[in-house]
Amino acid sequence: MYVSLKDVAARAGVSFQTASKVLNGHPGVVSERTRGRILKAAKDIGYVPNALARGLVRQTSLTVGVLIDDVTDPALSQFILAAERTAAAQGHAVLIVAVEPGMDPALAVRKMREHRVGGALVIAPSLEEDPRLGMALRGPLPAVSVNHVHGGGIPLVGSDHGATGTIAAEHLLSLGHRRFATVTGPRGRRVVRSRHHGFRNRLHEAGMRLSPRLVAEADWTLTGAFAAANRLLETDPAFTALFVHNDVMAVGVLHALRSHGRRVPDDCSIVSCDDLELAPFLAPPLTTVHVPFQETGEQAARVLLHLIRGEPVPSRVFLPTHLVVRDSTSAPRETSRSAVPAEHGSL
Amino acid sequence: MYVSLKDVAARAGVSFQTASKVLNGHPGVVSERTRGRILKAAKDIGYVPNALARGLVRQTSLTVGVLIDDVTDPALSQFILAAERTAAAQGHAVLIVAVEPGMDPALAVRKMREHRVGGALVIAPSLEEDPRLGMALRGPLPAVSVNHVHGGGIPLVGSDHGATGTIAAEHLLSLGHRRFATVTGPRGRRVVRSRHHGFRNRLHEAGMRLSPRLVAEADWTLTGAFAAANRLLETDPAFTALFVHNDVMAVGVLHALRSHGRRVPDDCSIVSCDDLELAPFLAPPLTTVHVPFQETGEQAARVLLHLIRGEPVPSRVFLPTHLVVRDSTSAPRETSRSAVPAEHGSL
DNA sequence: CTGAAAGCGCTTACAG
DNA sequence: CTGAAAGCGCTTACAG
Repeated sequence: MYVSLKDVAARAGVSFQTASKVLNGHPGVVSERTRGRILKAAKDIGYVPNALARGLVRQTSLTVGVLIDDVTDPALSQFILAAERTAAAQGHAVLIVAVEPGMDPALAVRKMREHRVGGALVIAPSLEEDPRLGMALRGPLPAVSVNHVHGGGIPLVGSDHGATGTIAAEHLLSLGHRRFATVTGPRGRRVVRSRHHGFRNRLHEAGMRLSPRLVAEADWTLTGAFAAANRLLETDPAFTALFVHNDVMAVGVLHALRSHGRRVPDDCSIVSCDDLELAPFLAPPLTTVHVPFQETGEQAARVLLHLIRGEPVPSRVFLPTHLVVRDSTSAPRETSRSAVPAEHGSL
Repeated sequence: MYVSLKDVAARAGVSFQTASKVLNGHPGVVSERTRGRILKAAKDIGYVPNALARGLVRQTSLTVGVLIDDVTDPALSQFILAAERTAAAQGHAVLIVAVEPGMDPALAVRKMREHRVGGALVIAPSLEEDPRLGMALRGPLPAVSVNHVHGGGIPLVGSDHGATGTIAAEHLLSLGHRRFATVTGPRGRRVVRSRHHGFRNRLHEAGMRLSPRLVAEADWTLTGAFAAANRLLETDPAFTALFVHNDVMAVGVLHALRSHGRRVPDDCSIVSCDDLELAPFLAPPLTTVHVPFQETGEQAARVLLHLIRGEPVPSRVFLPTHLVVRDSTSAPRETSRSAVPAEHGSL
């Protein structure tokens, strides 16, 4: 099925070692004439170098591994896109291994090591607190992650989630809101805690309180967010502003509010995080904090490639997020006629 | 960084060939005692077999390639998920190579061949009509595709797009609609032509016409669909039923209708295709034809694995689609009080 | 400018 | 039950 270097060498009338050199582009090893002969022979018989053999002798496979959580997550898939692009641009292939819920991540790492990937890019927020991942990674395999990895030691390329929460709070505050609620991701996650702290702290600074009863935990899913929003609505529907931890959940939350006859933003404003492609097309178009997934994926891949080459890399890089104002937020109805204008003007 | 078979053999006091055999689970090659020693030695020194070396001698890398178009597409990412799962369950790693717009797909195929993947799963609807893909694939590499590949010869695992269009038409007809419009994907695509023909033909059978002026072509994107729907609305807003070629575009179309003050389904019904996770959470929850992406991906991977083993495989398998009725369709307002009830009853 | 040797880490017959 | 040989397809010094 595949022809070898020996075949092209035979056809060109040189030794296979010489053929290897010219095919690898080593300059000045042969005369232009033989060079041409070799190249032509390779092309004629359809020579495709064997990366396995090359990797074996070079002790590296020109491959990076991507260890991923959930390929279908719209945010995570953007990381993959950017990472593949970046790796490919530097001649690396990407080996993708998904870690299913409940599966030991050490198995995934082992699989990558068997294939002698040069390094691993970790895109697995759900494994943040799993000590097995960090243990499997540290030492044996150069790795960089776009989320926290338990136990440390793995360079992180991500965004400042605390700031994201602060930005959301800031926006809502500036509109004059005073009664807040939030639908968060799973409490165990760093992202969630950071976003939540950023949000809550900013409210506190402004002298506002976020009642614990108005903090509803969800699990990143549409269904979970829908249920969480319903709980909020039944607990205490007086809130006028809602911070949701990502756009997908915001879709579920929007649906819940609609079901309860609450209009957005008239009855309730919503800010979320991510800024997925569909955010501007929702009803209403969503105000959200933009998270630069593709840039992050690209940076992470670059850092990994540096690490693989043994170059020094930063232990963490944070890319900035920023607010994108659309139609899901406005001044609260009651306050917009009294307290707010002044407060607004004083900012 | 990695220890070799020789290292574990030395530690266990056997030859490395013997170690190889027991580590590969060959039964009855050694006594239980030495077997235990070898296994323990391997574990103690952290032996990780070298898949490169193994692949070199076995002439196959236990790897399948996934050639993909757009990783971030919510439909395509489901194919990846299922394919990875299926391949992994059979011990195969997945090498993913994205083909960027404008890039020669032959390069992607070549890259897979260099890495000696056992076969390729093609998930690249945008390359349907590109003759270079089929040419690069045919012959050298076992492959199966979830979309048509120009020139034939590649087993196809997909769904019946014609039937999908028919199902949509059938549903709209049964509700009593008589004025139809459609927002399609790019006309060049097979899926698009099949869905369109299925839709239009069913309408014709029912004695209805689909005016060419009410066929708006879009490009699968939110923005494109939004623009297409706007064109329709400006051309001839009298239609009461709209068939949209996928859910993502339906989000854009919904947004356009909303902008024009047309309510769904009161003023206009919408059916689309795919049944993505968010379909039930849109405003209104979307009636759509369910396409079994994950099952398709799984089947496709299975067929590929068979092909790799040299077993016989079907040249095409089609998985059925089915309608999921939600709130974006209803009887048209005018007709619901006159012609329709009778017609409805007669179906 | 070209060739021959050694070796990467394995597996698979083949001997004993 | 265990070992030694041959070879997979390359690259990288080293000679000439």
